[in-house]
Amino acid sequence: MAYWLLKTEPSDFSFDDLVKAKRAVWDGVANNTALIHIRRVKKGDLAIIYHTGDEKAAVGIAEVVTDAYPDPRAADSKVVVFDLKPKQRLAKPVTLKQIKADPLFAEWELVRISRLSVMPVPTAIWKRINQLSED
DNA sequence: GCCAACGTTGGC
DNA sequence: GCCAACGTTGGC
Repeated sequence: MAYWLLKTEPSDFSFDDLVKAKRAVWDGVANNTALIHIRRVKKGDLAIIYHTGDEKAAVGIAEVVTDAYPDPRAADSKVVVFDLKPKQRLAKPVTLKQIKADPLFAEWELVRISRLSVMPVPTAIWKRINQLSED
């Protein structure tokens, strides 16, 4: 079981939208590095949903409900997607500011590669984010 | 195959 | 609104 972080622009698709929809296909990713990560996504994995733009904060946890599969709506077979459902909202959002302030996160892609929209989350980072959301 | 020009993302 | 950090495209 692996952990992921998924970025989304909330005015486009937010964690609330996922809660309302109850289930969604995570599509629209074109970046090759992000697609390489998506290919490793498995049913049962958990994902942090992170809002970009004005919010810049982790807001909720989602559960992956399918393995990665080729996007049936994409012409390019390299494009892969997966389905997920909402699991829980974080008690409090964890902001990018908080993440940048903590040295534990310094080497993480979220801080180092701002454009990357899908990335793995090491267990230590997963735990710390959950901790920060409860403080 | 290289690289300049351009486009995109996301933070500031 | 700007810019850094990429990725992509197209000419050579």
